[in-house]
Amino acid sequence: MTNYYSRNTPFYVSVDCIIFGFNQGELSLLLLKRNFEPAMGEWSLMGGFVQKDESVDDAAKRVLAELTGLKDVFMEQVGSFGSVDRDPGERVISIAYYALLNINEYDRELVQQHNAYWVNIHELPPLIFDHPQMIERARQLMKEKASMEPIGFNLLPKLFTLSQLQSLYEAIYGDAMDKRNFRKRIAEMDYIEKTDKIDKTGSKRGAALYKFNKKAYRKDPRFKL
Amino acid sequence: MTNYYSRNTPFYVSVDCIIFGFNQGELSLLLLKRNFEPAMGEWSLMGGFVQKDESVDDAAKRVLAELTGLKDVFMEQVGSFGSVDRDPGERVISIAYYALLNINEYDRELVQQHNAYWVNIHELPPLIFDHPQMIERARQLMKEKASMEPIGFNLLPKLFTLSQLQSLYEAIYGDAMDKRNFRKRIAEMDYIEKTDKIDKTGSKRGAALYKFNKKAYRKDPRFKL
DNA sequence: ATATTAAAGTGTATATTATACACCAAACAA
DNA sequence: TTGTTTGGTGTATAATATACACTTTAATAT
Repeated sequence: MTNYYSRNTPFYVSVDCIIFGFNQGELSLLLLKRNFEPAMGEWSLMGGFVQKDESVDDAAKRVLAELTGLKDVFMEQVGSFGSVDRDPGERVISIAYYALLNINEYDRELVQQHNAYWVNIHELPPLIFDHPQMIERARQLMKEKASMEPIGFNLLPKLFTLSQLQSLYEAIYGDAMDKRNFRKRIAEMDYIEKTDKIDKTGSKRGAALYKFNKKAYRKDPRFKL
Repeated sequence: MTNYYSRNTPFYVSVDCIIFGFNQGELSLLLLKRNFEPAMGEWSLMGGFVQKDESVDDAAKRVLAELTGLKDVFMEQVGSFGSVDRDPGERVISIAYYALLNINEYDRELVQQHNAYWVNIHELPPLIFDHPQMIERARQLMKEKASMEPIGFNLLPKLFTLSQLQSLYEAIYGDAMDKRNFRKRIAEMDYIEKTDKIDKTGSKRGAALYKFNKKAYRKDPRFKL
């Protein structure tokens, strides 16, 4: 009966992370300019192999933390990528995850050590293996999810202006929204709360800062942003 | 550099299929009452191990065909399940797929050999491992997908009545729809075509048979069924 | 032949939601 | 004080979603 398993071939299993950040109205991905073999010098996603004693989800968290120093980051599985020749070095089945993080809060030193850079999502370099397809699926999935649940806030600082929020969603969806209609919808979401703080950096006049109240949010059947 | 791979642990990788069927207003799953070890006698999804020379997607197709004899079935990946102890026998990482098929068109002999049965989705028996979670995710995903793209037709015969179509979508969403509103929406979808054939089995009066014209369908931005 | 039955088929009015659209306010810089 | 830049606000119209009930048809039973 141990034969039930052992007559099959085992595979290396890796995880790859599509790490989204948002800055100045643009989405970016944190990518490695690989300073190690294989494919040294080429661009790739941050990845790593699943280890014996960890779940695949934990492997993804670990790999993200190795690069950014961050734990408790919003992550979601994109799916498995299992073509026979996707990695020319060896047969490796990879499971992609996307992560959303606030671009101001990662460990810069670790990122530097890994030779990683934030790259504007519209100016991606050629990437190794099937990483472009992983990114494509992650973007699609993130977009769908963001329209149904308030995950976008993971990309923003705790306090943000409505202009920042709008430009985030414009970046996610890839098209412009009407300011008044946008703010009307926000006003109906009582878990997006106005604070008495003012942001003076983005404009002369200053803009009210808002926060997302996670506790007040409970699976709004009509989120729609 | 081969060391880059070989210092890691390889894993058995399997695929599991959540096979949906539709009959008499009810969704069912094709489940195995296992006539083989491990977990002989218990209920499970149909699964199998990924082989050396096949992609993960191909493994899922193969496993589905082993049970049903069917190729070219609508299948979509649900995701990876990678907890350390999900399979108590060995560490196995499994990738779940769901399939939609017309319940009249599978190979009954193969199904019998595997000791598989169609089980009403509301009367599922206890299942091994994390198969219940796989099913839960598959149902959720199928529901979302079905509302955005016309995948439901895979569960119906080529010709179907509007009552059948409505009861299918009621089964998918788990609640009742208004007949006139439903038919109004269908009338707007010009890729759902009325034929001149009549179904006499479902009612005394007889109901017009419709067909789905795949070619006429092109990513309707507002599918919404 | 007539009545009964069961599912098929059909339209309108109302409510909700989405969209289009333009100006004034505040603060700073020149 | 004038110009410049971003913040902030409301209303009218269109589109979409929902609620709702009776007639038609043909087979079956009387």
